[in-house]
Amino acid sequence: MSNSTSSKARVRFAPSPTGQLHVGNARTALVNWLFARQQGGSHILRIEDTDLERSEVRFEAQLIDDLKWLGLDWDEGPDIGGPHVPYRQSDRMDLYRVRAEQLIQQQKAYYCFCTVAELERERESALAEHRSPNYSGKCRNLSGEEVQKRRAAGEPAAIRLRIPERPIRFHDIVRGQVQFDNESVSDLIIMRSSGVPVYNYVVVVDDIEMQITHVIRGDDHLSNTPKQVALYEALGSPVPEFAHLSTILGPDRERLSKRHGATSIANFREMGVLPEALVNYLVLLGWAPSGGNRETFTPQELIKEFSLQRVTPSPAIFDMEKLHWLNRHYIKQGPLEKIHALAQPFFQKAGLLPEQPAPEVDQWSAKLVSLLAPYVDKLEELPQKAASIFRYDAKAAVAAEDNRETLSGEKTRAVVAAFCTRAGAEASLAPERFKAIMNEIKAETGAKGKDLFHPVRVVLTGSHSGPDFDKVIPLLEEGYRLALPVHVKSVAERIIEFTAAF
RNA sequence: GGCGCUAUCGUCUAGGGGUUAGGACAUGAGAUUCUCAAUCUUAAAACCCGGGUUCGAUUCCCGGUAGCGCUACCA
Repeated sequence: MSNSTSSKARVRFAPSPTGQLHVGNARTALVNWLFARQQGGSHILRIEDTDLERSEVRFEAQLIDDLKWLGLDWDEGPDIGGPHVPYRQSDRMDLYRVRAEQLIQQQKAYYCFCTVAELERERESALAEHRSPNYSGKCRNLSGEEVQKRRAAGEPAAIRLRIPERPIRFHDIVRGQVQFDNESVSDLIIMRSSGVPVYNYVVVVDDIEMQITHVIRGDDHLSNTPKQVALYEALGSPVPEFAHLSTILGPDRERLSKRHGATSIANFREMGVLPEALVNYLVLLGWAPSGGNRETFTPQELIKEFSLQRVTPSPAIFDMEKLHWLNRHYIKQGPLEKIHALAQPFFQKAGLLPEQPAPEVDQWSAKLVSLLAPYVDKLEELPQKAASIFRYDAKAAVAAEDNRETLSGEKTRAVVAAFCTRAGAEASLAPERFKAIMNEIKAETGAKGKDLFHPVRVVLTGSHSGPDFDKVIPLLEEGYRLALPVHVKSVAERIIEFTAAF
């Protein structure tokens, strides 16, 4: 629309390095990224570490790893620099101080000598009298001389912003026009008496300085926004567009947190959730394409089709089942080499595959993965799914409650005996030979369907259900010949073991 | 307590002054000449409540209720 280069969208993701990257923040980052990429604008990563107590460097590194894992990138940030360095707030303290002093000189802000204890008392009595706990304004109109004198005497002072005596309104892309009466926004502290600036202030200073055009963040900041709007005005800068994304809730409708289980990006990665599944799921929380009848999107498609205007303002409950469904979708759809590579570590961790697999082992495990992967919600379930391959135990199979019905069938003994003599005679059972044997047994014993196949399945895999025989049998016979950390028993070995146990 | 935000199937959502209120996950049923959480088909399932505007409201307005958020010298 505008032809000036300064109108290019500039957005930022500004996390605090106080813990692991959470799905809520990840969605905020994703939406910022999508918006920037779609607008041909810039995406900026800024680290908000003004809370020195809780911020840790290692969290910053992890944050960056998690964002990259999700497939997001940025054009300016602490790791890559940019025209507005530094991108870490703890390195920008001088700027905040200078700007605060300017505000004092312009009388848009003032020194406040009230002590924390004093303010706390005021707040409590206001609450007790059902008044809103606003700042009394005690230091609002101190004379210049008095301020001079008290400061010279070394009395600690915070700096407060003067909030105008009128309603504050602003526009929000997902909520429309929002208005706050000024009574609900009292003069806020922008610099602590310790000289450390406060979040609501530094955000605005940085967003102005970094020329942010669209502030996209969680709606827990919505009530902070009037304060920030007042700050923009005091600082003499245009107010950006806002977009407040709704909260992600747990199944109990409470804000999603650790106690709801896995909620950090690292958790999902460790469970074997694919980043494209997580990205796809997160974007669907609060957004749907026009028509609303499409669910799966690649990042490229999202860049094209995502629309901030279509984001819903209502909070959404995080649904693990739907994430699993999307994960299965991407597991089934992904190229086998890729899924195999991602799955391998899970088998290695379980001690089922070697750390340095030989080429023939690699080939075999690729088959294993392609057989099992469509049946898992997350890659971490794979070793468990492979139990019938690696952990065959005839005694346990015979004793299993699950198999009782199958093994106590009228024709079971005859079927098992016929199968074991025939298949046991094969050096290596080929799928075609298997089919022929089954037909022979069918004719000989009269068993068919479940009565025929289930007992054989128990003999071979220890369970009455599982993947196709065509695929399982070659996997067993080939696995048997490989040097694996856990020996894969051949068909013949299984038959011998089963015969002894049954 | 005050202020703000939100409200369509169990869940994520589409839609919109007159519709058979659409899709997806989950659930039930059926199919896949063995099973299976995979696949296909199919069924059941929703407009928070009350008032107003209107010929007509789930849709627009107001109120209520509920949920969530903010209310710090936290971010």
